[in-house]
Amino acid sequence: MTHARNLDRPTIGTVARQARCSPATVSRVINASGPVSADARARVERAVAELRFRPDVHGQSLRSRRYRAIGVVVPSYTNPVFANSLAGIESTARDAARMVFTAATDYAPERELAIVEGLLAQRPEGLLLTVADADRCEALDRLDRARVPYVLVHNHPADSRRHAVAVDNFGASRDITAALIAAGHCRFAYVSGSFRTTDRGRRRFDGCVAALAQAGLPPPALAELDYMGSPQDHRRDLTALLGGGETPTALVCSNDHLALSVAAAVRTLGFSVPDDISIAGFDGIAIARLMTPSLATVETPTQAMGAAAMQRLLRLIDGERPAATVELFPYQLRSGGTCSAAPSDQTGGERRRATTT
Amino acid sequence: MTHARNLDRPTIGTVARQARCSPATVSRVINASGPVSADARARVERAVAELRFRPDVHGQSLRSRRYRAIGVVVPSYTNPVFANSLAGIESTARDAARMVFTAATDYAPERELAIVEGLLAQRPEGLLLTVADADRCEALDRLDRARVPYVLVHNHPADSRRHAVAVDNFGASRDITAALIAAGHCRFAYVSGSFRTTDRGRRRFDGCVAALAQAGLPPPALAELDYMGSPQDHRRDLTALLGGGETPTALVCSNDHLALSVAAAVRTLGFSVPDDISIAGFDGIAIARLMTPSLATVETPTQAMGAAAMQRLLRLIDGERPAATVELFPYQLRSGGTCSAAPSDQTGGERRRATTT
DNA sequence: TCCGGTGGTGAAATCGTTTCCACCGGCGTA
DNA sequence: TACGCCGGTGGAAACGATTTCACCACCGGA
Repeated sequence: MTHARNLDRPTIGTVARQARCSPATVSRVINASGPVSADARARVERAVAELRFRPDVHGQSLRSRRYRAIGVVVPSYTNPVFANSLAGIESTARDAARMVFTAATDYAPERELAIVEGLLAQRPEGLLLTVADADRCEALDRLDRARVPYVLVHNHPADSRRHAVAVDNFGASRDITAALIAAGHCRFAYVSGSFRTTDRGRRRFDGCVAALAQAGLPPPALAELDYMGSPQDHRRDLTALLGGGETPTALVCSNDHLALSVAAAVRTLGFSVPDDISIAGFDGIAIARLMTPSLATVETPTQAMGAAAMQRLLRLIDGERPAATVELFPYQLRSGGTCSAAPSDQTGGERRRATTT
Repeated sequence: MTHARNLDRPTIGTVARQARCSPATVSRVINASGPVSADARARVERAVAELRFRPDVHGQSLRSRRYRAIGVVVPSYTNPVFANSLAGIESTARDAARMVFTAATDYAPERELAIVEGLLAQRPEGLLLTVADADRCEALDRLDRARVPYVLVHNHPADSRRHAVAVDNFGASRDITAALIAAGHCRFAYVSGSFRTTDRGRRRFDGCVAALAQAGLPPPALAELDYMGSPQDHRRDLTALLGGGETPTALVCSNDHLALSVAAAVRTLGFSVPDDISIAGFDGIAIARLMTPSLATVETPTQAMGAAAMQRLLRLIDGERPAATVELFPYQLRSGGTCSAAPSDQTGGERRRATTT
C-alpha cells in the first residue's frame, strides 16, 4: 500500500529511488561527504528539488552524533543587555547554520542547573550562557563534567579554564566613578541589585570602591535594591539613604535599568537630577540615550559580544583552543545629562527637599 | 571491547541490563506508557538514577515522530514588546515541558519564509510567530500546507482560519486619539515606521484616522520614519512636518520605541513636550514609564499575550479546536507627562522654536 | 474444565539518516 | 603484465529510542 504516501514527507530513500541511485549517494550529495559523479549529482539535486526533500534532523543527529544547535541561557529576555546579546548570538548562529534554543533563569541561580540540564537533553553542540556567578555555579561544573563546550557572556570567571566574553567591569566602574570624582563629587552611594550574588556585580562594586580609595575618599554608602522591583519600591528603599544628613551627591548604579528607576525615584523624593544628585549607570542601553536628561553610563558593545561569544563557541566546537580564554571588549564612558558637577552648596539637596515635600 | 564505555552516555539498553529487564520495560516506565509491575518499576527507577540516564531526544523523536519543541519567530529581540512576549512564551513552554527555539526576522518580511523553513527542519510540534502582515505571508501559507499548527502573536489576520492573540489595535488607537481630541488637540500627525507593511500598523493608523473623522477633524499629517533609525535621522525626518505653518500639536506614534525617539528629536528641534507638542505612544513598555515626563501610551499585556499564545498552541497540538480563532486582550490607556491640553496659543510652538534655535 | 480477558514482559521491527566496507573499473607506474 | 590507487557506487549495519506483537501466567465466569 503506497497509500497517502504523497502526504508523508519524502525520505532519503524516496529521493534515491527517483534519482536511480542508493541512499548513500544521496547522502554524499547532500553533505558533500564523498565523491559523486557529475551525472549522479545532477540527478540527485533534481530529485531533491522536485520532492522538496529536507533531511530529517533527528535521523541525521541520531546517526551522525552531531546536532547543529546551540543552547543559550540568559538571566532575562527583557533586559536590553541580554536581548542585545541574544540578537548577536542568534544572527551569528544563523550564519553558521546553527539553530538556537533559549531559556531564561529569571535571575534565579538555583534554577541554572535544571535549565542547563534541560538544554543538555537536546544534545546541543555547545552552550552560551550568562550566569549569576561563574565561579560558583553547579551548572558550569556539570558542563565541565559532560565535556560540552560553552562560552560565558558578560561573566568574568576567576577560573581561567572557562571561556568568556566580557568587558572589564572593574576598570569601567573605576573609570566612571573617577569621572564623577573629577567633577567634584565626594559623597557617593553605590546602588545595586543584589551585587553580592553576581560576579560582574562584585567587580563593578570593587571598581567604584577602588576609584574612591585612590582619591582618598570614603567608601560609598550602599543601597541594595530589589532589581525586579518597581520605582515605588525603589523610592522606599532610597529614602533612608537620602534622608540622612550627609546626602550623597553621586549615585553609581550597577546597571542602566536600575539607574533609570533610581532616577525616577530620586526625582519623586524631591531631588533634582543632576542638580542635586548625579546618577551614573552601566551598560549603555539604547533607550537611556533617548531620555532627557540622557543617562550617563558605560557603553558596552553587547550585541558584538554576543556575536563574538558565538564565534568563540564555534571555534571550540571545531576543536580549536584559542590562546586566551577570556576576551575583553572595550567599553566607553558616555557622558549624559544625569551627571553634572557636584553642587557647590553641598547641603542644597537637603534644603530643596525640605521645601518641596 | 567495552573500552571507554563509562565515558559514553548510558542508553536505554544499559539501563535495561542493570535493571534486569528489557528496553521495552524501561521505555514503559519512563513514559508511563504501559503496565509495569511495582518491582520492575523500582529496579528501573533505581538504574535510571544510578546511571543518570536521560533518554536521547533524537532517538525518541525519530521513532515516536513527536518532538516536544516549539519554534518562535519574532521581528526582533531588542524591542521590549517582543522580549516580553518571548518571556511569556518560554516560561509557559517550560511548564509544559517544551523546548523553545527562536529566530528573529529583523523586521524583514522577505526573510520570514526562510526562517520558518529553518525552524520546520527541526520538526517542532508547532510555531508561534509575529510576522509583518498575517494576511500576505508566504511563511504562513507554507505552514498551512505543511499542516503544522501555529499561533500568531500581535498580528491580527483578516483570514479567520488563522489563530492569533492580539489586542484591538484599531480600537486602542482610536481611543488614545480620542483622548487627545478631548484634551483640545485638533492638528494631528501620525508618526510610524513603515505602517503600510504591517497589519497592526495599518490598524493603528486606521484607528487614529477614525477618531479624527468622528470628531469632524481633518486626517493626520503623516511621517513615516525609519524605525531602525537614530534620533538624528528622526530629527531630520520631522523637520518638514514641524517646520510648516500649521504645526501639529499632537503626535500619535505607532509604538513606544518610536515615540521615545520622536520625543527626543522634537525637543532638539526646540519644541517643548508636552507644552508645545503632545506625544502618545503605543505598547506600554516598562521603561517609558520611568522617563520624565513619562510617556502617555496604550498599555498592552505583552507577556500575558505570549503566555496565552503558547497555551493556545498547546491546545491546538492536542487536537483541540477552540471556538474563537482570535483572542483579543484588553488594553488600557496610560496617561503620561508627554500629553497635555493643547496649547491655547496654537502658534506658540513655532514662536518658541524661532527664538531658541 | 475451558475460555476470554488482563497484567506483565521481551523479541524484533521500525523511524531516517550516516557511515563502514566491499566492490568495480580505469589509469599510472614499476 | 601486474599491482596499487582512486573515483564512484551500493548494501547493510549502525544510532537510541518506541511500538507492535506474541507470549505467559493468572483469574473469574460459564
